[in-house]
Amino acid sequence: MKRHALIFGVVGGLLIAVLQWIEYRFLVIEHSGEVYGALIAVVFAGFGIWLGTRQRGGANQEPQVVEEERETGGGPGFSVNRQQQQGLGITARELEILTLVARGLSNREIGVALFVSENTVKTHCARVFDKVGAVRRTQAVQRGKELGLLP
Amino acid sequence: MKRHALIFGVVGGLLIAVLQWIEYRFLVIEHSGEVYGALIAVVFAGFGIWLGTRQRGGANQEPQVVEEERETGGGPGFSVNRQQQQGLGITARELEILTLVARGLSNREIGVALFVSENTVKTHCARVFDKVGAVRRTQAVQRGKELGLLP
DNA sequence: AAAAGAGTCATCCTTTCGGGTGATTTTTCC
DNA sequence: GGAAAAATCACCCGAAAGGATGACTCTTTT
Repeated sequence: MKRHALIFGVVGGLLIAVLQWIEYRFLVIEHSGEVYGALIAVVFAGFGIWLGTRQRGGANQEPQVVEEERETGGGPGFSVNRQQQQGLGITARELEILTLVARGLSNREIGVALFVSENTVKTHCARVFDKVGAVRRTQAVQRGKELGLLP
Repeated sequence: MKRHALIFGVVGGLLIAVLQWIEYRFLVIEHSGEVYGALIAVVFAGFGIWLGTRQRGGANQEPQVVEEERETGGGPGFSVNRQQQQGLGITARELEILTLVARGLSNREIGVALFVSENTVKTHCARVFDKVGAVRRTQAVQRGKELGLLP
């Protein structure tokens, strides 16, 4: 995490330099308000990056595509069996793909939903299929349920 | 690393320029600094989030919306929703095939298990897929669970 | 600096699936 | 007995899925 601080500092310094350069070139006359706004912008941009980067995704684009599916009742909450997941070496991205496979989406649809190519989806599928010991996607879904990876 | 800073700086500078151009065009009359700063903050927070998620190649959100469903192995406590089945005109044989599809068997394996040809399995599949409104077997499984036809 | 892990994307090739169509044989029910 | 429903099987064709492999980028770790 020291690396994050370092990068943050470097980026921030460069940004401030750029901003000051811009200010000296064009804005120094009569516009102290913009400098203030720019500083706010920098702070919030950093905050946004921190938000977007931490934990591999707090806010992003695809939830509406995924969440738009109908919700089957309001049963008890499901939580992934993290022991199983880590024991099998299944990454978060692979589990994400497996979840969409279980919802009946095709590889192409998953790619559209997650903004990646169909080939990437196929790669993730192949890996997670191998990890759960399946040779078909329906089998992978069944195995995922048995292993507590899917609701 | 440094390329990021460079891109960030350039893009940020361009954005600031655009914002200021917009201000020159439309906002110069009402110089309410707080609103202006807040707008910049929101825009740049979104920009930062976009940047953050770009590098990470998306994110994984664990969908917490799940269906109520526990016994995954067809354990005790599940009974087929006969109303749904009859309402959709699904025959017993078709439901049988659908059950094996949900277990992850291929058409060939199902044929072997039920002592019929693969072509017959495909015919049953096509019919039941049409009846539950699915175009893929994984989708049919999901629909079957939603409709109370599968555990 | 090097290595490892994760994610992304691509190509080639084979198998499986799914749609459409047509047909024959049971089974069920009036 | 005959109609209707269900089950069975076959063929063709296009699309989807899956396996194998290689490569590139970014991040974290060593």
